[in-house]
Amino acid sequence: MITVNIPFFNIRKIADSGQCFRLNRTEEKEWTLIAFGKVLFIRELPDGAYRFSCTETEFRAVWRRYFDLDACYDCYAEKIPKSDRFLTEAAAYSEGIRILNQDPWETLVTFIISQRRSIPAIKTAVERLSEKFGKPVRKAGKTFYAFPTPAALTAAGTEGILSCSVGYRAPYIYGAARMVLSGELDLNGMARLSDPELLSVLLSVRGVGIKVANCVMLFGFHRIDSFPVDVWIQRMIDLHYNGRFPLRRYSGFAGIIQQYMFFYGREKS
DNA sequence: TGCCAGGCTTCAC
DNA sequence: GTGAAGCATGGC
Repeated sequence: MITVNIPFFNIRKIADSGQCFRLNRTEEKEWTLIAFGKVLFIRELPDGAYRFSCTETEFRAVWRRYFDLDACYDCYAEKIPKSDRFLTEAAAYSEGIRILNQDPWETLVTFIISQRRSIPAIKTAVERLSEKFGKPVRKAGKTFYAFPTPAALTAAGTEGILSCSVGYRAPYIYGAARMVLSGELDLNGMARLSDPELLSVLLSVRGVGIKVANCVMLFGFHRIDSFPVDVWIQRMIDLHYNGRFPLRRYSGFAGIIQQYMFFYGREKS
C-alpha cells in the first residue's frame, strides 16, 4: 500500500472518460483496475490523495507510466483561447483526466468491440472475454481475470469469441489475434513508427477504421496528437464549431483536447 | 418495446 | 470518390 498526492489527477473522471473499460468503481471511494495482468485497488482519500494497493516499486515501474503522471496537464488547458468558451469550460470540467498508457493489444481489441456499442455494453463484452479466456489473478481473496492474450483468443476461435457477446466483431478480433500471433502485426515494433505509419498499419487490420485506429493510437500508443472523431465529438463540433473544429491550433496534443470534449459533452448531455 | 450505442465493410453509382 | 445499406447484441 502506498499513499500518493497527485495534482491534476481524478480517478472518477478517468474511469468515466471512456478510454478504458476495466477501471470500475467498486465502492463509494474505491476503484478496481485490471491491467497488465495485475489488479490494483485505488482509494480516494481527502485532499487529493490516493491510496494504491501496490508497493512503491510496482507503482514506479507500472502505474506511474500507466496514469501518465510525469506529464504536465495544466499546461494543455492554458493553450485554449479564452474566447473559446465551450472548450475552456470543457477543460476546466475535465481537470484531472489523464490519457492512460494502456496495453496496445488490449486497446486494439476493446476498441474493435467499441464500434456501435455503448460503454456499459463494451465493458460487459470485455469482462466476458477475460473471464472466459484470460488468466486468473488472485488478489485480496478474490479471483480476477487478465485480458486474454493473442494466443488465447486464437485458440478460442471465432466461435469462442462470439460467445462473449461481441456480435459481428468476433471475426475481426480473431483476425487481429492471428495477425499478432503470426508476427504480421508487431505491436512492439509499431511503437517505433511515426504517427502516419502507425495509423496506416492499424488500418490494415480488418474491423479497424479511422476512428478505432485513432483511439488505439491515443490510448494504446500514447500518440497524444491523435483526434478520434466519434458520434459525440462530431456532435460537439456541429454544435459549437459549425461543423469545423480548429484542429491545427492544438497540434501536438489534440488527443487531450478531444478527451475533454468527449467527457464534458457526455456528462453535460 | 423500441431505439441507440466511442463504426466498419461492402456495394451501388 | 461518395453515399447508403447492413450489421449482432446489450442497456436504458
